[in-house]
Amino acid sequence: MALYQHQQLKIYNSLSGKKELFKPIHEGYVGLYVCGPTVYSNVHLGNVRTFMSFDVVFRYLKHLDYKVRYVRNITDAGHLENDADEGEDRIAKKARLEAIEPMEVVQRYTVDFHNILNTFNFLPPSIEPTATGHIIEQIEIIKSIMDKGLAYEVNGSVYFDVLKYNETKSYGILSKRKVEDLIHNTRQLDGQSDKKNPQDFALWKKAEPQHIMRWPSPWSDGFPGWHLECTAMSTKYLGEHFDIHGGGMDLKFPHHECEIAQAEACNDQPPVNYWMHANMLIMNGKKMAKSTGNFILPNEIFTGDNPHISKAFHPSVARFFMLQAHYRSILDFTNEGLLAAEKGFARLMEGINSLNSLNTSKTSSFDVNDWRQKCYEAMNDDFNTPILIANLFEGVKVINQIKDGSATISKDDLQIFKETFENFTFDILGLTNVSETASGADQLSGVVEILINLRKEARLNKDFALSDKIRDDLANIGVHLKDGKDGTTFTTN
RNA sequence: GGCGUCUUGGCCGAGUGGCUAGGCAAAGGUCUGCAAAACCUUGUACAGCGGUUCGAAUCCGCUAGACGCCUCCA
Repeated sequence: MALYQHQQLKIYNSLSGKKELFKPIHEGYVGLYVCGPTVYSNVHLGNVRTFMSFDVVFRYLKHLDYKVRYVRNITDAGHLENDADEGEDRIAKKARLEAIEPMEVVQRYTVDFHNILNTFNFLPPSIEPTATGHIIEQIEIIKSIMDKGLAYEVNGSVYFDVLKYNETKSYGILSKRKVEDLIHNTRQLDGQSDKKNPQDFALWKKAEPQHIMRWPSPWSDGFPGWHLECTAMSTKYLGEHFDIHGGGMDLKFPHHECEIAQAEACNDQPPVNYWMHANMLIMNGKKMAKSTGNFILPNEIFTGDNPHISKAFHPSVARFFMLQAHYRSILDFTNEGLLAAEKGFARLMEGINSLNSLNTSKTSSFDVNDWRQKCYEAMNDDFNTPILIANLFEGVKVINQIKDGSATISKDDLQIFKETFENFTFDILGLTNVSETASGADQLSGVVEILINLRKEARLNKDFALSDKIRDDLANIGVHLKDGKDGTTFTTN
């Protein structure tokens, strides 16, 4: 029997504003779409947090034995510089500034994006389609929306008619906005526009002569509007109606709202059952922004080369730090937070590493199955990773108690204990065991064992000057000895 | 200006109408040759002011503040 049949997963649905029991459209299969990055600069750390949240969603669904198709696009074309008529493609603009080909920019930052995500131990999505690879599909969707009378062409550009759409459907169901309010609150932009109404959004934009990225279409040589690609790619790979659509909170409006409108206009049904939105990452209490200097590149976390942090941090520490907060909460990225997470993470790893050397007893003094179910319940409750981590620490406490002799575990229970730790820590949270993966670990431990034995002899001879020198000199190079009941172990940092 | 989310102990960060989150830091104890580690113990926390309730930090209202969206944005 598949695991999902035993676990009741609840997901907070932005559409209803409630936690709902998750039921996939086709039993055993899940279609998951997440809006990917625009590859015109280095991936933003906040972006990383969003994708990390969905990486964990992906991992947990897989762990529950669902067959998951996870689609995360690469936006390599089509996002307008602004909504006014000079509508210039961001990627084209960047290319002109750097005097290189647009696809060169795309390539460079796509590679950067993948490198960063790999470093953070992300699972690759099942499909990672590009916007430029789906121009034909996007044109087909525009045609279909025009056939329904919900889009109009002006001067080679095509716009979605929000007011017309709103006559029979409701625009704003996701972001809880009313079209009337939108009309009242729209700012009047200068030089506006071919649009009938300011709320209308572009499905196709005619390219200006200097615009490099362009494709032929029935209306003009141009490029697709910035909401369309996700509709095209999600429909193509997951169908007209699929299970989960995710993205950052800031995409809720207008991007996801427009996606819903386009898809409904085109296919006459709501495209998505569960909408999930990950909350923002701020830094030192403020929005991260390059312009104010309140900013850090993901890579700088690993190198420590940024004024906002005091040292370099391992990717898993940063990952652990982020997963200690729930994905729907705003998270404040601070040096102090990272420092605290680093210590906590080390404690967790030390606990897990000592699982292998635990002595077993006839009986167990704690209920390992109950503990395991608590771990599942945390994840079942809208992917509550902070609660899961709290449970893992409860497990670490038990490990240490067993080491101390104040708790016991049976052989069978130890097996479950180990397996559960492995599952949740590495498979689901996607953390990596830092000390285990250190290169030359075997050789190092051999050398340290020798020193531990020398120190033991010195201590037996009451030569504490020597024993302390061994301990302190090792500590100076980052090897910390720990005297326990059953001898001395060590950790490295 | 409009819409929305949020405000928890020294710090980070969960959660709930009445019962211990967890991590980091701090204090005492056990252990140790001394430490470190580990274990045990220790925190009158829920922005302010009203209201609902037998009971609210948890529900409602107001005030203040933060953050987000309304314009490319994860």
